[in-house]
Amino acid sequence: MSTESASRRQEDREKARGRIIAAATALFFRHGIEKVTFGAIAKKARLSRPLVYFYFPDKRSLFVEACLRAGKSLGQRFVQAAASAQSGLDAVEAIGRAYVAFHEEEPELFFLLMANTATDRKLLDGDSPEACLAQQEFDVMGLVSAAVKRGIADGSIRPDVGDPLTVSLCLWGFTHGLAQLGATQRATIENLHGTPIGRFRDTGFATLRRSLQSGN
Amino acid sequence: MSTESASRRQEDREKARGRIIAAATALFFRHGIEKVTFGAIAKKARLSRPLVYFYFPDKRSLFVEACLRAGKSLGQRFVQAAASAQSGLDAVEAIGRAYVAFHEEEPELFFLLMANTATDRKLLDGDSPEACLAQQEFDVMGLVSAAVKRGIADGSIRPDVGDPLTVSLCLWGFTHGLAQLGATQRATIENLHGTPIGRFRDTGFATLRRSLQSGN
DNA sequence: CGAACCGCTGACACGGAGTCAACGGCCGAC
DNA sequence: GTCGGCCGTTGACTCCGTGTCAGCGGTTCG
Repeated sequence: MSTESASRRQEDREKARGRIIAAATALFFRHGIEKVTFGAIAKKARLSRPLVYFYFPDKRSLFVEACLRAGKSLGQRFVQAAASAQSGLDAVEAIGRAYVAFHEEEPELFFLLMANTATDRKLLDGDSPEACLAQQEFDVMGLVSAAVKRGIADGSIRPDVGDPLTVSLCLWGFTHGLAQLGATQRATIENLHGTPIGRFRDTGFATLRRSLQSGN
Repeated sequence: MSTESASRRQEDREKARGRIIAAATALFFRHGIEKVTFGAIAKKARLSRPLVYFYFPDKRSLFVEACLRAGKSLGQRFVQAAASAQSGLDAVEAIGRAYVAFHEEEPELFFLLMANTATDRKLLDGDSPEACLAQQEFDVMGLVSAAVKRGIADGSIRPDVGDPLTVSLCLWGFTHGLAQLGATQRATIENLHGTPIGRFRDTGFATLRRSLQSGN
């Protein structure tokens, strides 16, 4: 049947895409994005090099696709974290902690998102994968923003923090900076400054929590 | 005289190095670091390509050298900012504001330091330029740490923030994240989220200040 | 069984990275 | 004044990764 073979081909295609993305993700993490060649990706995915070009026209699109998968995983963690928290403030911190857990449990995916955030975002035209990525981040921000609103409503977060969405963006920036510094400058922080990375992170979270919580 | 001609040669060398770094800095900022070729740098600096290789064996060392110059400029701004503040807390905020001013007044240099912080720091062997860069960052952290200590001493910063050096590292991470997000995701933040970049930054600083200040 | 289709690949052109022998101008010596 | 040596400089080369395309072989449908 034509439909059956067609669907199986579709399936094989998806499987191949998955193999390529998995191979690229591992190599990006190990060697750094710009060092990885299409030849190496093809070899690890056990495909010929031109075939990789067939699925992904350039490294950027491959990277974006990998980021989308990573973002999906992170988004699920955020939803779970926010759902299991008692108060809005706890939800915000739980999301932050989920970010750190993501870093430790899926370092390869974390690395992708970290690199993506550090990349200049030009203009988002239409519904390209790039635009989907921005949309995905927007959705994630929505989760944080909802947690902040919830905190203001239940009294765990002081009402004068500012616009919840703007605060969420700031928290994203703060947590991102904390995570990126912890990831890229870990050697410097631990050796030169003598601060264990755990203490660094805990101090960071405590500082942020203090800036949000109501009362004194 | 041999000494005179030798010193003039030294001077010419330094001038050539400066020309190369200036050209590379401008191109890095305009096109992104990995897109810039040695040929383009040579052309802009009006030197032959092999000559650029003579001064800088690879792009990394050229980048590090440029970062060192940028770090020097930023360090001077920090010293001035801290000196002109009334209290320790004000000094901390002034340093943060100086970071933003640096971003706006010397975007090319800011871009370099941003890219550097996002880069994985492996191991620092001996007194290579890389190690100097780490040392320079360490010195800058010393300034922030001193400001925090000063704030605790004069009562403007709550004493229970934690170890001043660790707090400084966190503040570095926070500010870095805020700045990086503002720089790379400006289009997304302003268009998709509808938050002006100024409000984003002001909210960020207000949040950080609240987490440090003593009393209520 | 033949034709059309499609996934796949070997092989090519192109361009940037990095290297080196050789050239030319400057300086110090005789 | 001129000769030898030094050093900054460069044209030209190799190597390697990118991106492309014609063509091969297996599968499907008439």
